[in-house]
Amino acid sequence: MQQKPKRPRTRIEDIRRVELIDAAHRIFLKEGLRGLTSTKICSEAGLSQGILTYYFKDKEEVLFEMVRMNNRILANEIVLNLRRAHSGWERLMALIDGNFPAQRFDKQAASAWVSLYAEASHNERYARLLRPYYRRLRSNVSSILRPYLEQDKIDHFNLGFAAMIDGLWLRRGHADIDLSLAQAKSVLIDYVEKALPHEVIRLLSEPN
Amino acid sequence: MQQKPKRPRTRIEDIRRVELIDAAHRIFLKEGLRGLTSTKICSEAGLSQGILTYYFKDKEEVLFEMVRMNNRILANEIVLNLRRAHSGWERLMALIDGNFPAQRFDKQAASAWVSLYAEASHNERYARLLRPYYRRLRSNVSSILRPYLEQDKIDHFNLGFAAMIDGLWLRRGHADIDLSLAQAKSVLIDYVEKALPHEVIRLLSEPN
DNA sequence: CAAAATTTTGTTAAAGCGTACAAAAAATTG
DNA sequence: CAATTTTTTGTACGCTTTAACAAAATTTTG
Repeated sequence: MQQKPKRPRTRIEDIRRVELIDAAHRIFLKEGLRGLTSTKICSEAGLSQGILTYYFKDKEEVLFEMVRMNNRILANEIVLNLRRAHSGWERLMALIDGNFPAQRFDKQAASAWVSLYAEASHNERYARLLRPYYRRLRSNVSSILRPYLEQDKIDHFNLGFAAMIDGLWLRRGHADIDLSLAQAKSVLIDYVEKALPHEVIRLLSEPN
Repeated sequence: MQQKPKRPRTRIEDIRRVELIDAAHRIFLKEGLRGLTSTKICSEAGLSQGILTYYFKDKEEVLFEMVRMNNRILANEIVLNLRRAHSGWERLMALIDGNFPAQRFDKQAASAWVSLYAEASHNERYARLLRPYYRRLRSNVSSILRPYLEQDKIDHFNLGFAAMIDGLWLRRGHADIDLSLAQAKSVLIDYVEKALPHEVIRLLSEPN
């Protein structure tokens, strides 16, 4: 297992890598995973095509870094929102907000991410990439509900909660419906309110 | 607009078309939309590769016929289930059963169909293919609930219902979770029971 | 300005679709 | 029923896209 000899990163190298990752992100949003080709990434970045494999091992490395970058941003936003929350209920709402970022819940983004999810079910490497996101979601929900519910009830709730989030994103990607952010959130909040026992909701609402 | 001159279908032609569609279906389930190539379809069918465009316009026609075939089968099953039902509630359960066919709710099928849905959000021709399915679902739900709920409440319910179905299928396609048919249905039934007002459920349960 | 880093250009190889054509089989006709 | 035509089946090839790499050119740096 020969590792690539790592020299210290130059400023230019860091700049180019970010430029390429950003370009990849724009192409990805516009054309989905299938439309993401090396040539397009490079020309979107205003660089010539061969440059990609100078700074990255291959196209997948660019894509993977892009996904990781997005996961990081999302996770940070959620952490911030969670910090601001003063009750379990507010923390749940923070999770919902985090999973439906106002600036990014549009048809393009939804289509693009669904295309990645689709690939992940046929390709373990892609699946691994998405796992941190799901793990974090589950662990966040669990830690909020643990004081009030047994673990198997939490798991059941979690399944429905995660499925609903995914399903709403999937529906958002479809052209014939026009699903607004408000609608999506309202459906999800509705679900949370009704899926959790009243007693739990009452307890969650108390500030702490 | 020159139409293709249509000769009468020979027996052989019908046989080959079905063979190719079936082969395409097997490949599709195994490898998803991305893995579905003309060459694989033909060799899976035990025929040589050029034959595909002799019996079909192109690869997409095979795929589209495959999807239509599936839609037909699904729709027929649902109609049968609906006929057997004796109350609104049973009709709702029939819809759920129809959308989670025991023989077909597996990881392979889920992954494959999600890959088609992903493509549909970037390609209008694919999107059109899926529309009948959604229309039918919505119209079925509406006709069951119309006597008891205003249209906008029905639409709201419908959105969550459809999203939950899609979401559960999407989660089924992921390797790290092992979502059983029973679990999926239980989450969905739970949702229905809680999202609809008690009064409506009571009325739905009355035989008619 | 020489060495190193960066970028561009061009090439190669693989995959995949669709078409052109060849071969075989079946049907038709004199 | 033999010759001819038509239909059916199968193969081969060309075109395009794309990723990856190599080599050459340019720019930067010490």
